[in-house]
Amino acid sequence: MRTWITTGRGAMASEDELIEQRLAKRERLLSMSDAYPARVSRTHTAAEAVRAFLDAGEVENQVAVTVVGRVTAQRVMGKAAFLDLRDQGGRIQLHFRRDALDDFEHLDLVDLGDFLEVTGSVFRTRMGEVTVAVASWRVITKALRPLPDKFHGLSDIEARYRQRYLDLIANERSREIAFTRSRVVSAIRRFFLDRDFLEVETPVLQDHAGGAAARPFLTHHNALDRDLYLRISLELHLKRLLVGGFERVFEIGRVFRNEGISYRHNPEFTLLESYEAYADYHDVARMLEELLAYVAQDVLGATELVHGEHTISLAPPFARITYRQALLDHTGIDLDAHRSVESLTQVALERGVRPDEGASWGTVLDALMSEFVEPNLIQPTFIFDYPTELSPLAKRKVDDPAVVERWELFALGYELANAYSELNDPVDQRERMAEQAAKKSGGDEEAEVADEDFLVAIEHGMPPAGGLGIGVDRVVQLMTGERSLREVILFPTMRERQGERPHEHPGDAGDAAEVDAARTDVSE
RNA sequence: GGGCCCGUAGCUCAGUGGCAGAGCAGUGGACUUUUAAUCCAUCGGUCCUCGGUUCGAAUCCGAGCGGGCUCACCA
Repeated sequence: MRTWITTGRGAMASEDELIEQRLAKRERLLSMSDAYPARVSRTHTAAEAVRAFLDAGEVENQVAVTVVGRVTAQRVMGKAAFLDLRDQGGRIQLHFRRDALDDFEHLDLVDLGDFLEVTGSVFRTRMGEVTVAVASWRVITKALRPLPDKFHGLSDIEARYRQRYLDLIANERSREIAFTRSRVVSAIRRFFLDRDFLEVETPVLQDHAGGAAARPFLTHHNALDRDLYLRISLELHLKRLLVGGFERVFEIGRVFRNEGISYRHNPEFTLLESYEAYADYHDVARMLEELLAYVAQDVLGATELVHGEHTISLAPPFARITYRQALLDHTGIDLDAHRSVESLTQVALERGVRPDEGASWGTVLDALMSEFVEPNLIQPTFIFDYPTELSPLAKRKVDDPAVVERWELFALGYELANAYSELNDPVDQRERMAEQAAKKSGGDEEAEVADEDFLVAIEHGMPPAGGLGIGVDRVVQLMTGERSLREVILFPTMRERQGERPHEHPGDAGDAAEVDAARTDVSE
C-alpha cells in the first residue's frame, strides 16, 4: 500500500511501522476533515500570546488567541492533556480538557511533529505556566516521520548536517547560528548601501574563472555545447563595472572552489567584494574596520567577543604591520636580504619549512607566513604590502615594484579579508596575466588564466580604485564563536552516501521515463 | 591525500568472544493542572557493508563505505 515511502537507508521494519501508523492516522483525519488545509488562522505567535496575557494583567478568560505551530511534547492524562506547541519564535503550552471538547478523543490522531491550529483563552496553570485553554483545534499538517528524541535531541553530527531541518527543530543553538548569520549578512549589506555602494549581481557561469588562485568547477551548457566554469571570485566583473562608470559597487555572492572539504573549507562559500573608485587600500582598511565594528555592534551589541579562550576586540583601529616586518618579527628573516628563490629556500629549510619542488620565491614566502606568522595573529591585524608575485591584480608600490599595495586582515589565526589598490595599468596587467598563464601551462593548476575580455575592458580605462574581499562565512564564524565552518553553513557539502537514492514518490517510474525523453529532446 | 577515533531500534546510548539491551518515541491500559508527567504492559534490529578467524562474532582480523578530529593545500 505504501511502497512509495522509503526510509532512505533501506527498509527498516520499525521505522516503517511508525510511518504506517501515522499514515493510518492521516487517513482517519482526512476522512473527517482536511489534515493539510491551505489556509489557517493565527492571531498571535506563541510569544505574542504570552505577552498579551501578561499585558492584560493575567486575567483568565480575557485573552482569546488562535495560535499555530508544531507539537513538540505531549503529556496526556486520560481526561486532560498538555501539549507543547512551538513556532519560530517560541513555545506555548496547550491544555485540552475532555469536558470542554467534543473531539478530545481525536488527540489520539496527533503525534509529535504534527502542526496544529488552536483557539482558546490564555490562563496560568497551577504550576505557573502560561497556557492556552483549548476551545477548538485542528490538525493543519500531519507528519509521517518521527522527530528526534525530545530530550536528547539530535547529536549525530552527520545527521545534523545532512538533515539540517531536524537539527533546527532539535537544537536551539543551530537556530541561533542561522539567525545570527542572517543578521550579519543584513548588517554588511546595510553598511555598504548606507555608503552609496550599488549592489550588483555578476555571472556565476564564466568563460574563465579568474580573480583568485584556485581550481574551478567545470560545467557544460548543452544548447551551446560549450564548457563553462563556476566563478572562483567576483573581482573581474566588478572591475568591468568600474570601467562602465559605477564608482562604488559590491556583491555578496557564492563562489566555488574545487578543493578539499574540511571544517575550514566548503567548496562553495559566500564572498563579499566591494570596489570603490578613487580610494586606495588605506581607505579600504579604514572602511573594513568600521564595517566589522558596525556588524559586531549590530549583531552582538558590542565590539568585543569571546571566541574559545580568546577575547577579540573589533574596536578600530586594528593593528597594522608590513608583510616584511611581520616575517622579520616572527622568523628573523628579512625578505629584502633573500631576494632569490635559492637564498630564501635555504633559510626556510633552516626553520623546518620544506617548500614544494620548484616552488617560486613568492610561494616560499607564503609558506613561511602561513607557518610562522598567521597562526599568531589572534587579534585583528592588517598585514600590508605583499610580494608582487603573489598578487597579479594589485598595483605595485611606486618605490618598490617587487611589492604591491595589498593587505590581508587576519584574526584568530586565519584570513578574514583581502584588499588591494587595484591594478589599472592595462600594460602591467597584461604582463602579469601572461606570467600567470605561463605558470599555468607550467603545471600550476591554481595560477590565474589570462582573461582577454577583462584586459580589453580595462584598456578602455579603469579609474584608480580600492577593492575588498571578505569571507562572509568566516565573519559569521567570528561573530558566533563557532569553530567549524560547517556550523555556520546551513547545508554544507557532504559526500554522497553509498547506495543512496532520492526518495521515491508516487508515479516515479512514469516520471523517470518522461524525464529521459525530455533529455533526449534537449540534446538534439 | 596521511594519521587517530567513531558507526548497535526512529532518536540518545549501554553491551569488548557465549540468547540483542535501556531510556525516549510508538502501541494498549490507568490517570481532568502536567511540563524530561507518572505507573503497568507491549511492539520495534541487515549491530554500516563485504570477506576472514572461531564450535560460536555486535565484539577479534582485513578491505570497503560514511562521519568526526587532526596534518598538508585552499578563504
